[in-house]
Amino acid sequence: MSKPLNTSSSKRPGLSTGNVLDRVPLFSILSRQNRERIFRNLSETRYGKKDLIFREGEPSEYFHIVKEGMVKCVKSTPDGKECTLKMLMPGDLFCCDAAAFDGARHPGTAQPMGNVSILRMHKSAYFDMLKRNPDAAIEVIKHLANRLHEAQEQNKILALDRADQRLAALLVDLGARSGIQERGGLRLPMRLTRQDMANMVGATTETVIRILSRFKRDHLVSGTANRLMILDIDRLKTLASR
Amino acid sequence: MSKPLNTSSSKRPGLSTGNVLDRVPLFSILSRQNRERIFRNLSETRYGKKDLIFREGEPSEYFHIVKEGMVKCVKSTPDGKECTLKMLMPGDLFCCDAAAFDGARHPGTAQPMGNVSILRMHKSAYFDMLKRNPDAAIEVIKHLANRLHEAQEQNKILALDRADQRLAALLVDLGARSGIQERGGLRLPMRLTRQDMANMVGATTETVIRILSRFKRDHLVSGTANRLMILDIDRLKTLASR
DNA sequence: CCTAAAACATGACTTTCGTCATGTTTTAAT
DNA sequence: ATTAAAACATGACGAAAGTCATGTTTTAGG
Repeated sequence: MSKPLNTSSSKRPGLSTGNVLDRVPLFSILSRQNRERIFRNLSETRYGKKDLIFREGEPSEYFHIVKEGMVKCVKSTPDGKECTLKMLMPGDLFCCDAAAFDGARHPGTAQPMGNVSILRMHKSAYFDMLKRNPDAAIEVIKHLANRLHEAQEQNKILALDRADQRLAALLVDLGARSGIQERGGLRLPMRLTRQDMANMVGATTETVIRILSRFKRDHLVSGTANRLMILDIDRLKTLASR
Repeated sequence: MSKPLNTSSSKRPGLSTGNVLDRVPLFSILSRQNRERIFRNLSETRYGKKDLIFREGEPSEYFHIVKEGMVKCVKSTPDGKECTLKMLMPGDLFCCDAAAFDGARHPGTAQPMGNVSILRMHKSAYFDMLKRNPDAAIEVIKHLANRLHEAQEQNKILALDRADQRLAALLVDLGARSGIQERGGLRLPMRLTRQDMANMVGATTETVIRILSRFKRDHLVSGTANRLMILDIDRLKTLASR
């Protein structure tokens, strides 16, 4: 729906980049000098909310890391329905999978959830690194295996659970991955509309609104979009039940 | 539900094993002598329909290849509902993902769909091979990336499509992966009950029965369990729409 | 601060799908 | 061949969730 304004700018990442990269599992196992070489192959790009980092179906040329902000990975149908596969946070890798194929296409569209900064490495440099560092390849295998587990778990949830259970599972997961403990609850630090949640749990916006109204009434959550708070994560876990 | 009778027998695979293994993408790139060494590290086990190859949650010690027959990978809930993640066919790898972790647990239960023969390699030998062969590691990355794409596609289908569309997509996929062209249609060569299909599309058996009755009436498919035939794959594709 | 757009909310109604009950057909084992 | 179990089939009914309409609140930009 949103046009790709692409008001993005590109530059070399400064030395200060290191702090984020050290948290990337793939790089943390490399030797100091290998790391230096890798970092020189990274370019940094900033995107705004309306930009798209790449679109589903486009050829996959780079391997990406989120430096700042959050990114969502989305699949959509011809008739405009959307399904959000995952929200990526700082330090998360993405597209190291598709990049492994010659001529592979992006399986989804990468869309910033606000202002973001993305580090990219070209496919060839990425391949080169994997061949030189068997340990790095094993890190990538672990990463992909984790992603696969997540996707399989989500499959099970979508196949077997009711909408309220799926939403509860989402809130529990987001809380665990990114929640900030505050007086009165666990706050989700990103802007997250009912529509966003609906796309993540395979339901309509109205259904999510109704369920969240119930959750609010039952003191499981409070707040909206910018300030969503999880009040009772234990009862949410019970509802999601796994 | 079914008890693990485990009437399985174990033996060394003969040289005749080679033909199946050559079709395994992971091995096809190895040098002749590397392959010989790998093959010596494989053990073959046969299982019957009632056996389980491994259970969800068990520690993952081996990496597996289907030699003969078909295997399904299943997740289940405490209350007995099941969700089939994938059907594996001869030449398919499984659990090369979980095996990559120390102490990782199986994400699902592996259940034979009849008499099957499975080749296994111990985690340590598998790791060793990956470290010695960067190209093999890249093959595994490609394999996992493919599995991830499949799981993400399935996610989208489960999140956005109706039961009849999900079933149509399943039939199209199975037809493409294993269908045998015969006079009058594309035959699916495995025994596949309505219950099996229900577990693969996230629906109940009754729903699948009703939808298949409609598909039969509309001449899209014919036959049952043992002899399921796809009569009009194009209309099924249109219905599944992607 | 003001205003338009986006997000949130709720009701009424419909469709889809699950559940339960019951009966028939097919399959597989003795 | 017989027979018990599994698979297939169909109807009736209700619960879950989608759709559409309408109105309120919140948010973001000028």
